[in-house]
Amino acid sequence: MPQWRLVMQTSPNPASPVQPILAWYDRHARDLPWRAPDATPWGVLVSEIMLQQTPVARVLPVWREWLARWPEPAGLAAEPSGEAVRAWGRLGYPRRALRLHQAAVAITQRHGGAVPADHAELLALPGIGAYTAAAVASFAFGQRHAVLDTNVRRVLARLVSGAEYPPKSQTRAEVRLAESLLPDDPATAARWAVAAMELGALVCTARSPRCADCPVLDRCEWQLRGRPAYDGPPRKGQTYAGTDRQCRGRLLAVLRDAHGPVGKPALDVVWADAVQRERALDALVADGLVDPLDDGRYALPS
DNA sequence: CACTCGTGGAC
DNA sequence: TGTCCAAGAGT
Repeated sequence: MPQWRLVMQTSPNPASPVQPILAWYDRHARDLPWRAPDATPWGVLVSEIMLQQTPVARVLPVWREWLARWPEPAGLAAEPSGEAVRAWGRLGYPRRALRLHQAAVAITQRHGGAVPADHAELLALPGIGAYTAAAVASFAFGQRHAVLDTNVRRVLARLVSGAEYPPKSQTRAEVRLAESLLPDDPATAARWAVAAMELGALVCTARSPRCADCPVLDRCEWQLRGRPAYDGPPRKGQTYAGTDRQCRGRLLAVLRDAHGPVGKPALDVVWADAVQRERALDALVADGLVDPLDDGRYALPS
């Protein structure tokens, strides 16, 4: 029998980091609107999509605008997808806006306008992967799921594995570890999920972790080993200047800031390299983020 | 699996 | 100042 089963049967387990981290969360959790008692599953879903690879501070104002304008999925679904792209503003990765619009359409058509509570049905929605499906099921519906994001992966890497950073890509061992720590009671499991994420976001950060404020410092394996530096393969540093991504961003910003369709010259002026510019524009069209009109102009999609 | 896909703040 | 990185998903 695997050792973790024995651990699970002991309740409460003194060595488990769950209780100290739950207690820490009770005192230090940020007061975020998608965690409020009146937050809807739709509000939670929108927040999770927006928060993908994007800091909380930048999401907050856009999330408020979206929820005020589209308090329910049906409202967004009734709009042209270009309105979602425009309202996305400068959050980055605008394909998320497109997929969120597609998800709203699917929720309206397939689920009667209500965000599904079922994990598999969430996973089937556009733009929702393993993490987001588990997060929505857990945070919005109080279910018991292993919610494994970049914060939790880092917390577990340090606390349990004794490494400064988790592996580059998620491993099965990480999933098993996360599942082994999950409290049995669904409501407690859901609170644990958000608490572990919050600890990673506020204390067990990637750079300059605030170990003095950590509720489980005394049992942190990374700490016990003397905080050895990361020794794995070099982690890819993302370059940006001069890339297609930067070019796409410039082109789409022109369309976002315009009130209607724009002519080709308005796009040409924002990027000097014509070959790269055309490639990026074609890609935006292929992605459905830009609509080429019959008259030669360009617009956000309808 | 490795790669693409935005943006801006912190150090 | 350049580097790092922030609640990932899709291909």
